[in-house]
Amino acid sequence: MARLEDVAREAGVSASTVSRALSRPDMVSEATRARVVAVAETLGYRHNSAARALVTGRTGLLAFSVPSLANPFYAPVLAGAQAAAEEAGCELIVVVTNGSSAREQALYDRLAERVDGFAAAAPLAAGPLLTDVARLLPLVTLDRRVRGVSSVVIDTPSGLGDLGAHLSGLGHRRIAYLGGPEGSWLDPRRLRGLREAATDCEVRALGPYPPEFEAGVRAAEAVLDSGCTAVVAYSSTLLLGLLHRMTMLGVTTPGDISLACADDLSAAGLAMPDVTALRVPAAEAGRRAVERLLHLVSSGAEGAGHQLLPVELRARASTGRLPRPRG
Amino acid sequence: MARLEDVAREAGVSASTVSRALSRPDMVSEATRARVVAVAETLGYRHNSAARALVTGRTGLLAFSVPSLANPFYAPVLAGAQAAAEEAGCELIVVVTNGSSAREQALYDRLAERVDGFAAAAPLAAGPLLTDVARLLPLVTLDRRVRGVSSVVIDTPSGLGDLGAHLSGLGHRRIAYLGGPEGSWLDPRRLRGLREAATDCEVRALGPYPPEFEAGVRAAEAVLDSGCTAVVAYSSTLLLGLLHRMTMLGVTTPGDISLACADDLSAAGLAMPDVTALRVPAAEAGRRAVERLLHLVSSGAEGAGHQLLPVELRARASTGRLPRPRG
DNA sequence: TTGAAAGCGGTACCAG
DNA sequence: CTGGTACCGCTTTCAA
Repeated sequence: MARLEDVAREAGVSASTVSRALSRPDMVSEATRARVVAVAETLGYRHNSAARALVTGRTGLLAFSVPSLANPFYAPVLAGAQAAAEEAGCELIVVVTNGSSAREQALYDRLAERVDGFAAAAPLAAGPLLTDVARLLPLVTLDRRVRGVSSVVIDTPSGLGDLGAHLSGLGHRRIAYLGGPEGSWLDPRRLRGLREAATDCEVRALGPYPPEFEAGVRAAEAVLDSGCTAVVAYSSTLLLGLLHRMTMLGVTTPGDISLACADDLSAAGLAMPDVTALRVPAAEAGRRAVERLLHLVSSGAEGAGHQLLPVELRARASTGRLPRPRG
Repeated sequence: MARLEDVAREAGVSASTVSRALSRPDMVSEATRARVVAVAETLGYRHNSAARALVTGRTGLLAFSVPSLANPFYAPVLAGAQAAAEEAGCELIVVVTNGSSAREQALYDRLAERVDGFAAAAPLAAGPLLTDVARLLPLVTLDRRVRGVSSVVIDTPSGLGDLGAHLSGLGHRRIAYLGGPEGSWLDPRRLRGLREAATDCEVRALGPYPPEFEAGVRAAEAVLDSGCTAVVAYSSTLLLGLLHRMTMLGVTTPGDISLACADDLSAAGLAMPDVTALRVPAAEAGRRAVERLLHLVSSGAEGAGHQLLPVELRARASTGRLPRPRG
């Protein structure tokens, strides 16, 4: 592999000049810059990232942890994150925590020396621990807010408020909330958002449920037993499973029961089942998290910034006016 | 951050000895090893991966490309891959190609200097190009076999044979095959596997379809128009969408039509919809790919090894005897 | 604007 | 088994 010195020799300049021509073009004359670039091109020169990292102290690597890759919600999040990292010439090390805070901590520890910064989606670790981690290396949390740690949060709690108002307005008075995964920071906040907006409704909290199709299938019974006329599910896959089971049982939507999702359906690659849901800026959130992280890395800034991304209610065919009592 | 020399001074030995005590314990006396390790521990010493990479030429980083993260099939694949990488002290850079071969090539190029090896799941790039890439850096393909490139392939084509025999045995004579994504290497092979086993059946190839729920919903009409009595879908999400739509249309399974999946359903976090499918060793495949890659990296071996992982037919309630003609 | 030289933090060779 | 030393490839003062 061609090294800096090879380019230097070929171009008739010193290695320092080549380095400058490539990394800080404004520090060399236009003529030499052009020549160096041309030679580098011909020789197929590619900088050695280890050598650069050694001297600059920057690896150009960012870690991004997610609870699971089976949850389609994180697909667009990671796409946005990867796009932002690429634009900055960085790579993303994606790690899966499997919803284990022990594993999460092991990852912070293991990767701290290897990466320039860490982004953690829906981390489970205790708040103070995250604050500590943030003191050791740039840290940004996604969908979780912790004192002293920069964060990007998608405002689904207020979206649940919209959903609650929507259902209440349709005449529903008894709503089932299919909760998210155990330990979720967002879950109680979404529930509260729903409750505070649907004051004239009784909100039954069911769960916790993992974000899986099968969990939705299983939840159907509990929903029917609850006697609720509307359901809000934490995640898209959960809702899909519920919808499937309901359809199988001959329960129609919204005729017999109204269904809505607290999360985005497009993440699961679908717009078709005409389900009332929130439009959440998942890719944007991933991008913002990485951008914020890169800012922390390059500025060495301490101040924790908090971003709240708005969501939008998409009312569709799966929610309707309060049905007449069944049975 | 503590450096090697700090540990050396504190332990009263040379830096070389510390290096050996930590990386090749068998080259130092047990006494010094223990002392060095203790001191390293106290000082919180962590090796600098950039410095090590610079001198060894190894980064300890592996790249793993997948077409999409929205397809749940890749979740267990990446989990297996990550586990194998971790055991070897490596990190995984996960990159998404979005099914674009141009992007794929850009990634090979961009990451070649940064990683020790590259694993590509279901790559779209032309065979010869992959052969070329494999000459530049260790490369392993997953679910694609190319001359001169090590590979791990899950033997779904023969699984489709089992599925074909199963359906044929149940009396079906007209089977619809819902094909996979455009350009898929596996797709025509799965189709052929199905055709060759179900010789007494007419197999209608429909598609291509992306591996998405919504595509399955859309496909329902084409399936019903085809007059087939059984369907084999390329992916789990596709099948789920199809099942959903069928149920909505009042088409029962297996009463009216038999449904089966050419892929694993458990990847999508579900066992419940009692669907005939293949049990595919996805996590195992990811693990094998990385293990093979690590082997190539450390041995510098040239020989391309090809692994074929067997699948298992799981016949369940969604397939049944040929129904009486409808209508 | 450019070149020379000093490291960044490890590893590995060579003596002892 | 251990210490000294060169060096991996690049960035960055410091002088010219």
